Amino acid sequence: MDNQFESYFKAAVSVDNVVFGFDNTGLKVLLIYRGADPYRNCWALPGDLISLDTNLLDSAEKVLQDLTGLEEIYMEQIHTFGKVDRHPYGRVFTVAYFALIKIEDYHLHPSSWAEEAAWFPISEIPELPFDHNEILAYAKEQLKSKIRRQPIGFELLPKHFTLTELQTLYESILERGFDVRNFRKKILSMDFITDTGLKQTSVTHRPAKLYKYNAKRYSNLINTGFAFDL
Amino acid sequence: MDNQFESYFKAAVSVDNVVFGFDNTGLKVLLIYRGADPYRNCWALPGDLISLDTNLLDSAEKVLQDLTGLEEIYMEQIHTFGKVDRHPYGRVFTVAYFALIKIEDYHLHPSSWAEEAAWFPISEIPELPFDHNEILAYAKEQLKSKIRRQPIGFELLPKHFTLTELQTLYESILERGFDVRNFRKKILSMDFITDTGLKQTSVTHRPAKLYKYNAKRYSNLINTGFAFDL
DNA sequence: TTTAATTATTGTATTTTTTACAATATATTC
DNA sequence: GAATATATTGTAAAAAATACAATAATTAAA
Repeated sequence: MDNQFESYFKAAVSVDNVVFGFDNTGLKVLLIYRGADPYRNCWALPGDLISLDTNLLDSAEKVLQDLTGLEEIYMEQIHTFGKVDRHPYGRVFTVAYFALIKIEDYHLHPSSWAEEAAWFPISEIPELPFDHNEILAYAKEQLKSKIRRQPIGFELLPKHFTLTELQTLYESILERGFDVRNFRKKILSMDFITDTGLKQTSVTHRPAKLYKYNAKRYSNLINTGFAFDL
Repeated sequence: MDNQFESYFKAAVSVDNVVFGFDNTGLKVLLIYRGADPYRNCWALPGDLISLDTNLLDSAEKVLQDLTGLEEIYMEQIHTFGKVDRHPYGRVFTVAYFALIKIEDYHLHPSSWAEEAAWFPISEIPELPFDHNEILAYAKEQLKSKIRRQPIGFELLPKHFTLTELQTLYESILERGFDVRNFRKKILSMDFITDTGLKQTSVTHRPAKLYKYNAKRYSNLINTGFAFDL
């Protein structure tokens, strides 16, 4: 072990997760109500300082699992924020992740460091502590560009979904409309969304067919040089 | 200041830069020959531990400026690597950046921590210390996906370049060929590459026209909803 | 000065993809 | 069975991508 290393500047490192959910009212973000300093008693992104014996991604997953109780959540690192004064207690680098979850699978477990957790519509995000508003903006952009090129939208939908739900999802995230016919043609022409044979129930109008995402078919396509692009 | 914070786990943080260059023989990466432990006397990505009083991006720029003497280099954060055992001396998170430079503008200044710096063809990268091979692979993928959607290729070319050079650049990075006629048609149909009126000199055959990238026109286009995609 | 060698430049027809646009079908509720 | 509500589908036109090869401009050599 090198002497110089021991005496070198050290900083705390945290992860902050931007957790997206989706229901028929639109895109949502999960915020927690902080029960500890700094910024006690305000809404913030779920995040925590991490310990030295845990890999980075494992730490991010742990923070999220503590909060939600869910496993196998789609997560992706988006950016590391490291301005000198971003944390009032000292130098803290934070690695931001975004996560996509099926909002209805979902029972929140507000964890030790949070008094409460709640879904906020993406258009009604309050002022957040630290640089969390900046992180969220970054995550939104990332989601927007990612969802056009990778089939990650399905992580936000129930296992069985209607094409209308899928279209609404894309429209919410991309903030644009699609022509119904052209959207369906394009989606179905990619071979990885399959008809389950099932239909919606308990709707007061013509029930829609239910589809599911077929990951195996998608990876087959990828191997043939196919590129998803919506 | 919070007591708990002071006693919290702290780690060192470094930046590692993947510096790409390009000349008529292809895509290159800048490596330094380490003059200090750990991994003294081997080729590695230029990187360094960072100090607590410098913003993250500023640190990355500083590492690169020390090495190259250049300013206003195109840099972009790509990923943070944080496996527990990635550094032999203790927990070190490293934030990786990629940088694009005009290889010929360029006189290397091997800096304090390096005995030497040299360009390596992308296909002849030796085994590197730490997780640097993984970082480089990640950077290559990032460059590949970025260059298709943003006009960053010009950062690698001289101010005045021929269309053949531009095509070779794209072909090297994307690892595929383009039809000469179709490539030129597409590039010129986007309005941001303009003829300088100049021609190549000192070539032993028909000299090619020299073009330049027009950033102003590009940003005008972007504002009209145009999306670059090659 | 002609010829050879080398690279630069350009156009057209075909195929594929994207876009624009509205009528009909299927379910429930009253 | 009529009203209401959403789901589903096709076609023509425009735009973009692709496939393909002949001619032009320069230097070097004969």
